[in-house]
Amino acid sequence: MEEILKSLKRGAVDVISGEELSQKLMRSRKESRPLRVKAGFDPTAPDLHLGHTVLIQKLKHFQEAGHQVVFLIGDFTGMIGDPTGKAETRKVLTREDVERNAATYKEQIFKILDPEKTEVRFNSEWLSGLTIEEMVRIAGQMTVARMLERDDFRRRYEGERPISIHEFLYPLFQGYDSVALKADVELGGTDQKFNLLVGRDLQRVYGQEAQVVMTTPLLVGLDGVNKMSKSLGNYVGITEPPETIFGKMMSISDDLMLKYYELLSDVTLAGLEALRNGLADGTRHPMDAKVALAREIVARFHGDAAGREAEEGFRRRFSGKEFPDDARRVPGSALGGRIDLASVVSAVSTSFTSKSAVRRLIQQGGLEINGEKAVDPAGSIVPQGEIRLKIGKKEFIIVTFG
RNA sequence: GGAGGGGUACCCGAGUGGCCAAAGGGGGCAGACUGUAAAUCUGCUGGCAGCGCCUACGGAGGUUCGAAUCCUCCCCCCUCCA
Repeated sequence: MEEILKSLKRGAVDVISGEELSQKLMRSRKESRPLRVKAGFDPTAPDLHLGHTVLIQKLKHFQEAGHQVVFLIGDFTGMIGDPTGKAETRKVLTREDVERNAATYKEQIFKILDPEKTEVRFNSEWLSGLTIEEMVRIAGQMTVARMLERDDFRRRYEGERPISIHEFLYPLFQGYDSVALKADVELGGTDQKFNLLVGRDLQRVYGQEAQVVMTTPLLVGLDGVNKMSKSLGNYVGITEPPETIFGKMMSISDDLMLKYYELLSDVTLAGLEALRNGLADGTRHPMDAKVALAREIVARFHGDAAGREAEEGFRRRFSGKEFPDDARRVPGSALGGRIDLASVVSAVSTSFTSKSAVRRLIQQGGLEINGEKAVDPAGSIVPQGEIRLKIGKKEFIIVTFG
């Protein structure tokens, strides 16, 4: 029992309250009635990245402990969109959009969760039918002052930045979802804490036992600074190719690696502890640990074989410093007759797209031609046979003539 | 309806007539080193026919030898008062 509780709390930021959670767990066991564990998702972004999976991983922990996971898709608000029309990301979704996104969601989350033990619900089921009277009644449970307790509301209010009225309604709706689902536990990111707590309040109003609230941290992105997000480009998408995922995982810092282990990996708490100690006393090599993590993550979304292959490919390319044989081949005819390095490389490369950038690269010693470092920014190639270009650290391209 | 604040490069954010292709930070890229695309240190980070030219500080004009900086109009964002 202690063990289960500990593993459920793993990596969590808040558990409100731990006491209530133990009680619920005990009662659940006594009555052999699984807890209903809810987590809500935005229907607009079915492109999940690792940041999202922190929460899903947590759902899995509950699922493994025998509880009922409710995957809630917030389609109601999604179909309203952003009434202010400011955020393009909150464009109005149609029923079809929602269904398509839901299908994508399922496909992605079931790489982690057990479909048999997951209840997928939509909040339009109950919110669409809500009468104005009922809505006003719900709204009456909340004061403006209470709303302003929410961090971002408070900051914006004090910073004299706008808050639209409807933004006050969304926490209420989300809370009402818990009422409708009779949730025992609700999970969410730390940014959701306030909304989750509203759920507790509303449940009490409706005569239910308040749900336990558990928040998971926002995953820091690959840059080690910002939260992981697609728009910042510091993410690992779960549908990305194995090599890409592997490479990205290998690019994180050692500190981040430990965080990722805690939040994303399936290693047990004991295993995590052993890893920490091993790294600290030098018996465990950080790079090996990182490779293992990268392989695990790739395997989760692409299977074990893909994990192994990605690792081998990575070793060949970066540890062996070999010119990969699967390098992209570009026919010389694509160069339009130009043979000066700046033009050739900028035409062929995906990351160095201007001639100035290529000249810079050459000045910095970042371009190799057939294994030789190029030194002259104004140099050119001899257009015959195969020319192997190593552009920066990551791009390998073979230009072929004849 | 009235008053005021603001829109700067990938992002945040300085800059209020020339020394500004624009401080600083973040991110990105490269080099050295290594354990990897880690850490650290260093350098670079608008484009182009490269000591010069072009484009750029919300948009359009104007003042000036010279404007991101001053003026006019416009667009957008925000706050306060009513």
